[in-house]
Amino acid sequence: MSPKTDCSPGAPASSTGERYYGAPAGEASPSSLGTGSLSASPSPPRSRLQAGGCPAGAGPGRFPSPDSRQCPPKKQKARRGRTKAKSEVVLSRQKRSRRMKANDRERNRMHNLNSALDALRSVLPTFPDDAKLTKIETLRFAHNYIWALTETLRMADHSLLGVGQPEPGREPFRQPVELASPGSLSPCEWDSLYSPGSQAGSLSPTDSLEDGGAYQAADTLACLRPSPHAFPEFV
DNA sequence: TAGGCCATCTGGTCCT
DNA sequence: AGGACCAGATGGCCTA
Repeated sequence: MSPKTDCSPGAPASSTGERYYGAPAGEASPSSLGTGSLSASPSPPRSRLQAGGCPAGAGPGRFPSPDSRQCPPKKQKARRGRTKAKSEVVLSRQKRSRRMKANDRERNRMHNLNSALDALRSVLPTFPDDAKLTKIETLRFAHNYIWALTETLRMADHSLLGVGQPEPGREPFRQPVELASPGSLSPCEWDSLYSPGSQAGSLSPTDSLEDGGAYQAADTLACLRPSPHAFPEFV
């Protein structure tokens, strides 16, 4: 909607009690959604939508509204309104139609975002029986995981080239550390990598670089395991 | 039951 | 003008 096309004169109703649930999840076009999970989320307020009959956009509008399934086009009653009133109805329908389209796009956009998040989850080292990472956990974990891998590469390069010449201010490279495997876990500093709570204050792994030395990366990789509290048991 | 997480709707803003 | 992006609001579900 254009910022200028403010519907504020009539808006208060919609902004308070009359939220419009014109395109509830379950009614979104299945083809675009691809998942049936959405239909599982009930949206009770939907009933409000029908309070005054079908939404304006559900009629014979330009777009095949999902609501049209619930709301077959009504018979055209003889319009007795003025021409102006008719144009208001048309405008209202157009507005609602645009809103529904925008809702659909927004839904798809969020689905794409979630798909990307799932893809990210799939490449992060977790255990099959792990609880699914939340969005924020996934992002933080990925951030720290990338940092840890980067540090490992850096140290590996350093060990090949520097041969015992630690950078000023850096601890000498100790030993290569394999990416944590399901058996090599120690419940050490995973929290600092993974736990959202522990990340609340500092999201930057480089903080630990500055004051902790590079070998922390090795420990970090060795600790790329879920925290005990989040993942009670590792094998 | 409170709190966390999530999906969705919605209006505003920016961009093409 | 229309689409993308964003943030706020709302309500449902789940768990401690």
